Amino acid sequence: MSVENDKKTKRGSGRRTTMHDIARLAEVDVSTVSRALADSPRVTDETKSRILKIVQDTGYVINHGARMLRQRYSGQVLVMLPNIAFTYFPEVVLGIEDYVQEHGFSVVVGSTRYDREREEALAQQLLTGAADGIIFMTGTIPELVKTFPSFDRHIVGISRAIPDEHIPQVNIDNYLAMETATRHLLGLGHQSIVHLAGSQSSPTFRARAEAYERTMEDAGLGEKVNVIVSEEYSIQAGGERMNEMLEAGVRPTAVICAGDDMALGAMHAARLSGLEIPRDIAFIGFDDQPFSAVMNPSLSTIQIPRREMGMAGARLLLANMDMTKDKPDSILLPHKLIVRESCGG
Amino acid sequence: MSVENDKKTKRGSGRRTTMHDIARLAEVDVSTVSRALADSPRVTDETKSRILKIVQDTGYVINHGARMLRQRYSGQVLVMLPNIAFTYFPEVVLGIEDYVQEHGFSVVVGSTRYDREREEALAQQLLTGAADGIIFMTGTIPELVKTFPSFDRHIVGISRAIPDEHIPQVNIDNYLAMETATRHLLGLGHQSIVHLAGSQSSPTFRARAEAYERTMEDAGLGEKVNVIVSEEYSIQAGGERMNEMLEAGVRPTAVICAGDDMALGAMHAARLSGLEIPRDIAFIGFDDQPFSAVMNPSLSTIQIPRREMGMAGARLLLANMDMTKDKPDSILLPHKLIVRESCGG
DNA sequence: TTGAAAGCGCTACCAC
DNA sequence: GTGGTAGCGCTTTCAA
Repeated sequence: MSVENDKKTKRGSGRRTTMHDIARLAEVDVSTVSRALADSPRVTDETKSRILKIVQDTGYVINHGARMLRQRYSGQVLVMLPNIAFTYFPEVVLGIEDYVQEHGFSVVVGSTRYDREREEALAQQLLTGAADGIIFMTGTIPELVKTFPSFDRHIVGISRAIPDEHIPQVNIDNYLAMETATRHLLGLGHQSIVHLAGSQSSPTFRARAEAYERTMEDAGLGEKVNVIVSEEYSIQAGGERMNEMLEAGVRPTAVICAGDDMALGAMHAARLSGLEIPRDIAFIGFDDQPFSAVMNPSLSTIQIPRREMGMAGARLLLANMDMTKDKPDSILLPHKLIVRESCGG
Repeated sequence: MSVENDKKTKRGSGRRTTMHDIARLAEVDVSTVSRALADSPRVTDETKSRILKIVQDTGYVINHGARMLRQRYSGQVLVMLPNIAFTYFPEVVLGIEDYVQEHGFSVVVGSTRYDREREEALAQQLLTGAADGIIFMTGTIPELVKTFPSFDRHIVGISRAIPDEHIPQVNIDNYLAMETATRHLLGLGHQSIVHLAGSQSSPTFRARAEAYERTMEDAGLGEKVNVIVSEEYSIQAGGERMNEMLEAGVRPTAVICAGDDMALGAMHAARLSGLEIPRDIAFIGFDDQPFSAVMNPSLSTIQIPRREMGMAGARLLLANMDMTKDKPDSILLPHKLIVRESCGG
């Protein structure tokens, strides 16, 4: 079934009440109705309330398409993320919603699933005027958006660094965070520490991996460095990488994971292999997911202020879209190491 | 800062390429461009390709607002859910996306957070024409949408039953599912079974609670029935209810939870109280969240086909919006009891 | 096969 | 303070 055909099927819904209808009922001109609805001072309170009453009674709501066409903005902010089912993202979205709704915008969420076509299709929303700005949590921006006039004033990045100095971004200091985590294990006496890393094409995961490597080297443990990369990021992938490692005979005393989901899977795999956590092997995760505090054993991790990141990103976007002001600066939010049972510390 | 002021700040972005520009460059009329873009047979292939080439070169994209105004549809489907951070929902959204994107629609997600105002504000999207249809996962529909002409052809429900026979819905048989879970525990010899339930204002949670009660009664264990209701649904709330129960001296041999998140929190609390799972106390959850299979001990649960529910719901909505066809029937999807370590069975 | 022209519903400018 | 009106960018009927 083609898209075209699809759209042509009758979506009958009768004629809606228009501003003209209101005008007729109120015995005024449409322009007056328009002004009244915009709460313009150039309409008497008397007329205003008369019009408002009719609006109430008829259940009239303004036509979004017409307003959009006329005013040239949509009031929508698009949030682009790799996969809405990753526990990390929804919490950020909540923060974004909180902020933009305060300011009269609504949020559209789109999952790209790392698919170029989907990315481009979603990015179109900006070009078509269906969205006024885009918040990227994908770490990349499609070439297409660069054709948009002064595109850098309509987009921001959150969580995953976009390799472009001109785009305002919100992030934590992933390097510092991983350094802290590694140092913590080092301080506990661990020497044989493996890093279960995420895809190295992601600046975020790369920064974490680099921090691990350098911190190990600085501690004189350069030869012990062992980064196991998982292209896929999931609970399952964490388990699989762990199993492969164990089968290869590698027996670290501690594992730092690229994220809590990976850690969850890896810990499960370790247990199935008869290892006891943290006695035989310690774990540290990243993100502080809701389950991390209550799993068995509970997971030490780096807490990331997801909600705040969302709010900050939204604030940045709206500020960025305001061409009367300077382009806002990027923001680095604080993280925190949460020590729990999984690393015995 | 008021919304009005907010919107008025300069969002300068220069003039965009319009269809007129394309027409001028191709030396044809706009109507021809319009036809060419719609791939109408009433344009020569020669003209068509000439126009298409210019479209490519200029990076022209059609103006969404104008098309919307003219064709009276937005191509957007709104998904309304209580909270996007509940692990249950995003997976359903993925299924919805899969289906509607095939058919030329895009998805807008809105979290209501059980706030009436937010519900109404989002529902407006339908009335203003910003969305063509709404998928409700909230279990209720705001009064406002009922003012929309033949509103029942523009909405469907997923997961949480909407108390209206006229709205097509997708769900699992919650009653049957809970009966199965309870019977399983009964079959394992448990008699002292507590149900850690969700808010009884939700038909879903009510159906589950009722099934538990009846199944217990049918087994001659009517006096053992013990439903502990948690108004809030979360990992934390599960832990709190469990603690309260334990402190009250109630010591069941098994607990059936309203969902896996509740179970996760409850199991954590049980462990902290020195109980061993499943030896001292067995658990069964509901939903089969990603973490359920790998937690320690792994959680027995009712598997719900979330992705499929999303797809089915989307299919239902598009079918429902097609006024040339009959209103589609509601759908009941199969669930499955997954037995893992937590109930020792 | 193509062009001309009439609006879709709204806002903003210009009169009065 | 209110009315008239042009036109946002597009689709679609009607003519040529």
